[in-house]
This record gives sequence, C-alpha cells and structure tokens, in this order.
Amino acid sequence: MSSSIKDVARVAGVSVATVSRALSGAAAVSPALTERIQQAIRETGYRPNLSARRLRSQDSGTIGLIVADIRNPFFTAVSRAVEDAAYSAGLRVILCNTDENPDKEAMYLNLMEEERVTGVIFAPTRQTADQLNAQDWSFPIVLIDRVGARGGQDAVALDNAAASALLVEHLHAQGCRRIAGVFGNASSSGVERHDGYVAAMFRLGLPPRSTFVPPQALAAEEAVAHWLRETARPDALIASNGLLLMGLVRAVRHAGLQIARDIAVAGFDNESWTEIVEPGLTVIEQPVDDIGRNAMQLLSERLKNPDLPARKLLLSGRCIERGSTRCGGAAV
Amino acid sequence: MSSSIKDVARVAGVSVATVSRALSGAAAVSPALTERIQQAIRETGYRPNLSARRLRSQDSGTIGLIVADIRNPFFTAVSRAVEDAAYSAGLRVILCNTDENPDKEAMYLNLMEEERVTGVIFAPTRQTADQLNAQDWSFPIVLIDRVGARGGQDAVALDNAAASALLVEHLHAQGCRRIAGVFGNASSSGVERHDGYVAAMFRLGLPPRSTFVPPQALAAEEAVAHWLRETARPDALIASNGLLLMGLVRAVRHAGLQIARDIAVAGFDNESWTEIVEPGLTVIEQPVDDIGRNAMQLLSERLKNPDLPARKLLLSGRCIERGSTRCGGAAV
DNA sequence: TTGAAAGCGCTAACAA
DNA sequence: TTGTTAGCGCTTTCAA
Repeated sequence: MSSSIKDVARVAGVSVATVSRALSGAAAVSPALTERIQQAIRETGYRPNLSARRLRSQDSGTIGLIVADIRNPFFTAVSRAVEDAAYSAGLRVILCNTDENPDKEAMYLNLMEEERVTGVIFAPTRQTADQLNAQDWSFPIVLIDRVGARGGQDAVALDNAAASALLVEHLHAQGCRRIAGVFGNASSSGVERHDGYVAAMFRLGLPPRSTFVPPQALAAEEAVAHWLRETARPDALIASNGLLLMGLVRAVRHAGLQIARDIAVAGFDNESWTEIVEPGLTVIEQPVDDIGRNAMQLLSERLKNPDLPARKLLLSGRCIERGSTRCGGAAV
Repeated sequence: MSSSIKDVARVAGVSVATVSRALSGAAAVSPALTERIQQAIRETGYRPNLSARRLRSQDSGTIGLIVADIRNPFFTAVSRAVEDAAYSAGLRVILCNTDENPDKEAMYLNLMEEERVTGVIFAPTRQTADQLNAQDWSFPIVLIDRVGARGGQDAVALDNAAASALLVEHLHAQGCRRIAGVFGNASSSGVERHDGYVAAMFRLGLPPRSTFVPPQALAAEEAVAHWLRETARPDALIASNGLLLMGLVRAVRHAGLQIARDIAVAGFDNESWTEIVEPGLTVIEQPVDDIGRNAMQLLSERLKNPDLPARKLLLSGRCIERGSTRCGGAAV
C-alpha cells in the first residue's frame, strides 16, 4: 500500500493538519517543521491521493473536453490549445472522443457529471446540439466548432458563412462559374458552411450545386465522382472539411482529371498534407489556437460569473491560396 | 449541490447500504426496494461520485496512456485501440501528451501516481526509456512503440529492424543502390529503424548513408536538401516516420526532382495523405490496432499476475508498395 | 435481505 | 503556529 498523509505525520512527528498545510501552503508552517515534513515525505514516498482531495474539497479541478473525432487534426490542434490554457489555469483535462455518435456523447456527458468536472468544452453532433439543454447539467458548457442554430449557449467557432464566402469569391475571381460543394452532414458547421456557400453563390448570380454526406472520405469521393461524369461538369469543387477534401481529391484523380488545369479544388482545414499534394490545395485555415484558448477563456469567465449572458464568439478564417485554384481563366 | 446516496436513501426510505447494494448489484436487494430506489434516484437526479467511490474502494478503475505526440496519426490510432480495449475491460483511460519532452513525461508519471491508476501504457522518449525503472512506480507499465534497449519490461512494438529491411530490400529490388535515410532521434524506434536499415544495407553490400534528426518535418527537409545537392546524390530516400517523410517529400519537390522518375521515396506509417501524394508513397503500415490491443492485453495479464516474467512483443509491419518506388530500373 | 457503523485520505473549522 | 476533530460520499464488514 502507498503511504498516506498520516504516515508522513507520524514520521515527521506532527499532526496531519500540519502536513496538509505544509503541502498546500495555505497557512504558515514553521521552517523547522517544513523541513522535517519534506524529509518524511521523501522517506515514505508519499504521494497525495487526488481522489481524496477532490472528495474533500468538493472541487475536481478538472474540465471535460468532448470532441467528435480526435483523428481530425482540427480537433487535435484545438485540444492542445485547450490543454495548454487549462494547465495554465491549474486545471486538468479529461479528453473524450465521441466518434460523432450521439450515444457516446450522452455517455461522456454523464461521465463528466460523475467526475464532478467544473466545466465542459464540447463539439457536439448536430442532433445533440439541437437538443442540448444547459439546465440538464450541473456544469457550464462551452460549445466549440459546432455552435448550432439555437442560441443561448456560450460558444466559439469559425465564422463559417464568411469563410465559405471567401472560398466562393476567390474561385469566382479565378474565373470559375460552376462551383459545386460537398458538405458534412454530421455537424452544424457543415450546415453553416453550406448555407454560406449558397448565399455567396446567390450574391454572385451563380447556381449552387451541393450535397450533404456523412463524415467519411469515401462518401465525398462517391458524390464527387457522380458529378464528374456529367457533360457540363463543375469547374470547381469545395469540401467542407479535411476528410471530405481527401475523398474529393481522390475522385478527381480517379476521373483522370488534373487539379487546377481541369478543375479547381478548395476546402476547409489547413492540414499539412494539403500543402504537399500537387499543386498545393487552397484551403481555409482555422484559427485553432484562438478557438481553444477562447473556449477556455469563456469557460473560466462563466465559472466566475454564472449569471453572465451567453456569448457566441465567431472567429475569422484565412484563405490560403495555393495552386489548386489557379485555373488560368479557363472557364468563361 | 448535487444529491448523494444519502438523499436517495432518505427518499426511498432505506439505508445507504441498501442503495449501494442496489447500485452495484453485488448483493441481492428485494425487487420492491430496488424499484423504490430507482424511483428515488430519478427524483433526486442522483449521480454517483467517482472520487468517493475510488477513495473508498481503493481502485481507480483507470489506466494512464502516455504518448509522445497526439498529433501523430500513429498515436491517435493506437490510442483508440487502447481505449476500446480498456472500455471493454471496464476501465477508463487518462490520455496524456508529452510532446517528446522528458520533463512532461516525469510530470505525467507523477500525476498517474496521484490518480492511483491501476496501470500505464507508455511511449517514452529515448532518454526516459533508458532510465525508466519499474520499481520506481506503484503501477505496472507496458511500453509501446519505443521499447528501448533495456529489456525486463512488458512492451509491444513494431518489429522495426525487420520493417526497415523490408523497405531496403524492396528498394534494392527496384534497382536502387544509393539508399539514404533520415531517422528520428527522439525515440528508440528511430534508432531501431536506423539499425535495421544499416544491417539490411550491409547484407546487400550497399554503403549506408543516414542521419538522425529531431522529430520535426523541417529538420528532415534540411537534411535531405543537403544530400540532394551532391553530385552523386541518393537514388532512394527513406524516412523513419510520417512527419519526417513529409519533410523529405518537400525537400525533393523543392530540389525540382520528381518522385519515382528522379528518385525513389519510401517511409514509415501509412497515413492517409501518403496515398494521395502523387504517385503514391510506398510505406510500412504498422498494425496499430494490434499494438493497442496487445498493450492492453499485456497490462491486464500483468495486473492479474504481477510475477509473470516480462514479455516483449514484436509485431510485423506490411510494406505497401506504391508509385514512389517504381523507379523503372533507372539506376545500375 | 437489510441496517448500523467504520473508515478510505484528505481539508478546514475550531481550539489551544 | 500547531493539534484535534468532523466529515466529504461511498463501500463493506458485522449484526440482526
């Protein structure tokens, strides 16, 4: 068995309270005793028991971070930003991966409840986002990435509509006119990117052409392959995230087309491979660090002041223009 | 405040012991009381407090998973396999990310101690692997990916030497003779892949050419760029992981060379982008699921039987041959 | 089958 | 500045 604060107290010849105070630094302990306690800790190999601490202090010092897919570089990047910010604030992070599965989302929210976390940062599926009720949970929740239609929740996300418009306008400026897009159907961000795309196309007087697919590369590949077989095929393609973009590229290759020369390609998420794939893919870069940092910030403020009105924070993306959209003014 | 088992007991008109028994199912509780307790749980919105449970039962029901870089798809894949296996065994997983930083490794091992985890699965840096002393920790440790020279520890990893040999032999069969490699210096797997490469080259009577770099794409890029400026430049390049492979590809492109036609390229880790990059990159695919599953398996058995001799499990990789090594027999 | 009660390791109020 | 003690929420003897 590992040794407890009692063992340390006995070895140091002091009370457990003194040991506790020496450890926390909350109250003054004389230098002589502090030294004896340090020595006793070394002798006994004492380690505080976090479960006991949490139980007694009624403070888990922990936040939950629930994301849809940890393999998605967007979420890994955001997670790191959140963890750094949480660590600076003296908080631990429990990272949970839901696989875009509402059952797992419910399971993890329940787990967070049992862990008595002080707060949760959550990227929900669309279904959960639409039903999520803040009152159902004993901790404040900050939504990230998938903000959903319903307001009244703290949230941080990319300004999806504006980002879509950036892509459409860039493609339009390159001479593209038949711009089609595949959008993820699992997340509200997919929906918002779709809506922004449609609105931008409308403003430019172009007919939108779009489809929703499940969050798998293969689904995007098949949808795009279908379009590419048409006679008046699109002259530009958009994908609403990195995974779908990969399927899209595969479909273009498979159809024997060359990116840029035959068809423009653009998407969301500046994953490192998008730079490597010839001739470089034009993408929207999300401010992942800011998203994570701000989510933590909103959560901290909410914890300090539960009565604050809900805030939704939309951050701008940046369009990184690469070879895939230099179409040489082929169309029109 | 959230309600406790006491509240449930009061509402149901039973003792806390009965509620506890009804919840755990460890002892029989009459159907009538079970029903009343269920009702009381619903009324009170009771959630068990995991900290209290862990403290009392002296069992965290939790394992730690400490990896070097969660952005690396290899580790995300292994993590998922570990989590699935742990979940099936009724265990929670605490995921920690060390950034290849020995200080963070020590910090997280200490945290695991304070969380009283039942076991740890750990991919250490080389430095930590060389010093790690099982006796220093109160939980069993299973090493993954980075097994280290010192034996006497449970471990699961790719058979790195054999995998390197696969690559070298494949390149040799394609007609390559001046095969050079960049290897990561942070992990023992980088060292083992290097040693396997050197041994295979030696067997084939070829002069090895290699360098160790820190785990950053840029470092690999610079090392390779240097080689490519030589008159008798390599006719094939190997990188010891996905990150370095990306830097390698960038250097080749930057030098104005075309993969396959001008120089063969191969590496480790079947990341999805390696298929997309023209003309497809030949890579060693690691059995990530098996690595995760077996690590969990070894840990479970160790927990059941602490006196078992240490076991080191080496799993075979698969060479996925793609366009990047179809050199058309240019050389010799 | 049920209840009373002890105690896991810790912190914090209170007393000295 | 230090010690005594209650009790966080839970499980688990021991008795009934």
